[in-house]
Amino acid sequence: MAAKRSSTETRKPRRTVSSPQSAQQRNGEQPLSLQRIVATAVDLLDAEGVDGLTMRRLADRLGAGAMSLYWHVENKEKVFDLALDAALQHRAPPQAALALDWREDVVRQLEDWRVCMLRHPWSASLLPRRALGPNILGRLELLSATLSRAGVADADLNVAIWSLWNYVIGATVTRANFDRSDDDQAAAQKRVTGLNERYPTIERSRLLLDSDWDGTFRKGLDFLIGGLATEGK
Amino acid sequence: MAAKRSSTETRKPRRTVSSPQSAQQRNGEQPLSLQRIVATAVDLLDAEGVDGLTMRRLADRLGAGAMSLYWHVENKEKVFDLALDAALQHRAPPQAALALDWREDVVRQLEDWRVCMLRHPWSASLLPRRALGPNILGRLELLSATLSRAGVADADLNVAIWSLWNYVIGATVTRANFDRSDDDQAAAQKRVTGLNERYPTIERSRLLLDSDWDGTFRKGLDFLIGGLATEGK
DNA sequence: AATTGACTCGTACGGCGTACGATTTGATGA
DNA sequence: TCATCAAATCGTACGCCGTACGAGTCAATT
Repeated sequence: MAAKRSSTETRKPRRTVSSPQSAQQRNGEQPLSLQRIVATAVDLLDAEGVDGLTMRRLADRLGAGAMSLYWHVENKEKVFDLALDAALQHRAPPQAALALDWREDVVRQLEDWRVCMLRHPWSASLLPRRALGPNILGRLELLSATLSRAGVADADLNVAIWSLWNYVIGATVTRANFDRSDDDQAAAQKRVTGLNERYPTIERSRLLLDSDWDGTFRKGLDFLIGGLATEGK
Repeated sequence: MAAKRSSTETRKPRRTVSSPQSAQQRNGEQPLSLQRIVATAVDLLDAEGVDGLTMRRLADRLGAGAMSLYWHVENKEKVFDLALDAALQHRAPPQAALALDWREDVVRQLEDWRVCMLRHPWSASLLPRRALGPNILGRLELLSATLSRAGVADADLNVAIWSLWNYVIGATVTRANFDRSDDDQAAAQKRVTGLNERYPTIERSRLLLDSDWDGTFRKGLDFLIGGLATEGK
């Protein structure tokens, strides 16, 4: 009997290094592994969205039986957790060159964060229900260090970080949402114009139509950082 | 044959007023109605969370058969849409007394918004995938009008609104997430302290532990509004 | 040769959303 | 009074889901 269901601890497959072509080469398929599962899950999520990821489909893509996944992964929730954190991995070892101005650094970090999530739009809708994985924590650490090095007092650090976090998450969630089905935007604006006596200001400002998402993100972020900076006097 | 599946148009039950105790009083149950369905869905979501809402359970609570719901509602997605917007209904006709300072007004509006969503934590995880209902639009309109009246130029209005929206959504999503399972927070912090050479700043600032959510929300919001205000010079 | 432990997977179960069509009900007008 | 009809309800069934369970495979170890 295998040591299955070992409570919270995830099993690590410990394939011996000696035989490079050991098991399961009948289709030329590589053996299952957590890495391969997570990578394939990300692909599948990119292609089919949150609802498109099922254990059976994921297993199919891996050339495996559905139940085989459960040796490497506790349940479907865990797959989501791992995929989300994987999507937020830094492509390059981050900052390397810390820039001229700390503001510039912060903006760069957060823009990369945002781009990273928009590349995998499902991550925005997944994030509200997931835990913080090592990659997310890594980004928080990097941001904290940058602000701290810039002279933000420890007392103000948490407020600063959470404010920036809130802003980025909110912006990304919103953007990804509006992107997914552009009929949302159109439908909402139609509702607005249809009842323009109820929403006159929104209609006048064309809030839901003229969306320069990138520019708006950048400007709002500047406002927030400006507020943070003047706070320290 | 009934006029079912009439594309996008939702059917309105048109019970005649004449007989107050017409149909389906065998259990003393009121007849189904969109209102009753949505209200019960909100209750169910409050009690059981997003995964706890199924059409069968919802129908049970209403004393009806599962398929009866589909006369009033297109599909389960629509139930989510309606429940989300219902959760964001203003309790009282909003502002009434517009305050001394426009900043005070904005803060009040956004705090109410946040409280409203935290009262129904599922709304935070639902929001990323839903359309904007009339109540959400109403809140946006109110916010727009307040800023516009305060003298924000139309050109800057959209940036201001989206920035505030981003902030509120991000803060609420984050807060609701951390609330749901406090082991998230503990687990993440344990991972941090376990690997404190990797996350030294986070550990020092106790980012994940000393969370004065309300205070942080308020302070960060002040920063953002401060940034918005100085922008107009 | 026997044992063991890592790993794979077929079967089955309960629950889900909902298509479909039969049924009930109350109002209408002949 | 009774046939007709639209509004509304709901039982059955289908295909899909997550995953519990246990049997099967195979290399390494004894």
